[in-house]
Amino acid sequence: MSARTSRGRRPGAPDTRAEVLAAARASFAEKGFRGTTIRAVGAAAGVDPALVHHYFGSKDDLFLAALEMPVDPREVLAPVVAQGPDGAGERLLRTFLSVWDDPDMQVRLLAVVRSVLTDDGGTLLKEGFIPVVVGPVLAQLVADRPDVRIPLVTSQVVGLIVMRYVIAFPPMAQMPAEDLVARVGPVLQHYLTGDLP
Amino acid sequence: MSARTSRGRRPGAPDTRAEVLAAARASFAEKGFRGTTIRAVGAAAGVDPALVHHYFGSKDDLFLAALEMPVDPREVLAPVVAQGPDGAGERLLRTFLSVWDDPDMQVRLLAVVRSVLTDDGGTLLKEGFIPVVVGPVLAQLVADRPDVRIPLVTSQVVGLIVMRYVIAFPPMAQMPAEDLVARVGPVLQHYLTGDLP
DNA sequence: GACGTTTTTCACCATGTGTTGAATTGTGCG
DNA sequence: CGCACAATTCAACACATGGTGAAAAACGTC
Repeated sequence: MSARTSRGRRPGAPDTRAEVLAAARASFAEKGFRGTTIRAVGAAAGVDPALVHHYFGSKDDLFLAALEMPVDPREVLAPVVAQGPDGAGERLLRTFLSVWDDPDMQVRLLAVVRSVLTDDGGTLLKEGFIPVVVGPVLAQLVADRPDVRIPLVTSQVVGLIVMRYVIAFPPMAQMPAEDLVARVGPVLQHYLTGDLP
Repeated sequence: MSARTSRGRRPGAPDTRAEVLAAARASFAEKGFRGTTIRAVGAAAGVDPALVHHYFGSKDDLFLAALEMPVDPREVLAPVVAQGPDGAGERLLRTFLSVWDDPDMQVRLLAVVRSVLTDDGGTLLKEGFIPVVVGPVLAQLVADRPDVRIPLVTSQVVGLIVMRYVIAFPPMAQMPAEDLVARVGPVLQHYLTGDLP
C-alpha cells in the first residue's frame, strides 16, 4: 500500500473506527490479550496507535469492545434442552458447531478462549463460566451423577474447540460439521445418558 | 524471608542454580513463555535477574533447560502399541495419565502446553508434534481411516489435558485416574476401532 | 467564507523487558 | 597466605509497551 503521512483528518468518510475494531478482534483471536499490542493493532489498521486510544480508551476497554455481542449460551441452548435428553448429544454438538463455525462469532470466541487459556483467566472459567453457565444447562440433560457426566461432556467439547479452532489442526478443522456431529454426537450422548462405571 | 543484600558469593554451598531452575519451571507452567519474566524468576528464587542469565543464557535457553528430560512419547507408548488394538483405549489412557499425574513431569508438560497454546506455537503442534510424533504411534492402533480416527482420539485426549491440568477444573482434576480410564477409555477405543460414520 | 467539531498524527513520558559488563565476595587449591 | 575461579549483585543500555496532550487537516453548519 501507500505510505500515509499527512497529519490531520483523511478525505472521504472512511469508517476507520470499524477497521481498528476488526484489526483488534483479529489480533486478540490470534495472539490473546497479552500477545496483542496497541501498536500492532494500529499498524494492522493503517493508523497511528494513538487513534486506537482515542476511539476506545484503554487496552482493557478495547478488549471489551472487541468482545461485544457475545453469545448467551443459555439462550442458544434452550431449544436443545427443550427437546429432552433423546438425541441431545447430536443436537448439542450441532448448535454448538453452528455458532463456532460462524466467522464473526469465531473471532470473538477465539479471543476470549485464547486469553482465558493464556492469561490465567483459568479461574474465570473454572469458577465462573463452567459451573454457572454451562453446568445448569447440561444439568437438565443429564441422566444422573452430574458431577461425573458434566466434566466428561465438557472435556470432549473443549478438546474439539482446541483442535478445531485454537490450533486449527487441519484434519479436524476441515471436517464437515455434520460428520463431526455424526461421529462425536453419540459419544456426548453416551456421556450424558449412557452407562458409566 | 530476610532481605539479602551483600554483594558477592554467598556462604555455604547452596544449590542456587537448581532453585532458579525450579522457579523457572513453576513460572513457565503457570504463566507460559511470554507471561514469564526473567526478573520474576529471579525474584522467586531470591536472586538477582542477572544470575539467571549467568547460569542459563538467554530466556530461550532457560526455557529449554526447564523442559529438560521431556518424555519421548514413542518410547512411553511402545508397550501400549505392542499389545495390539484390543483394549488399547484403556491402556493408552492409563499410561498417559500416569505420566501427566507425576508432579515432576506435570510442570514440564504444562509449561510446554501453556506456551504452545499461548504463544502461537500452534504451528509447532499442528505441523510438528501431532503429525510427526503422535500420528505414527496412533496409526499403529487404528483400524482404518487414520485421518478421521486420529483427530478424534486427539481431541478427546486434549480436552482431558485442558480440563484436568491446564484449567484444573475440580471435578475433573480430582477424579481418580482409574475412574477416568474406565469412563473415557471405552470412548477412545471406539474412536480407534469402533464403527464410525 | 468563518468557525466549531471530529478525525488523525506527532512528540513524548513512565514503565517493564531482555541483556551485558564490571565490580564484589566467598571457596578451594598450591 | 596468596591466587585463580566461581558465585553473586549493581548499574546501565536499548528497546517495546501503554498512555497522554497538543497540533494539523478535513468536515459540517451557519
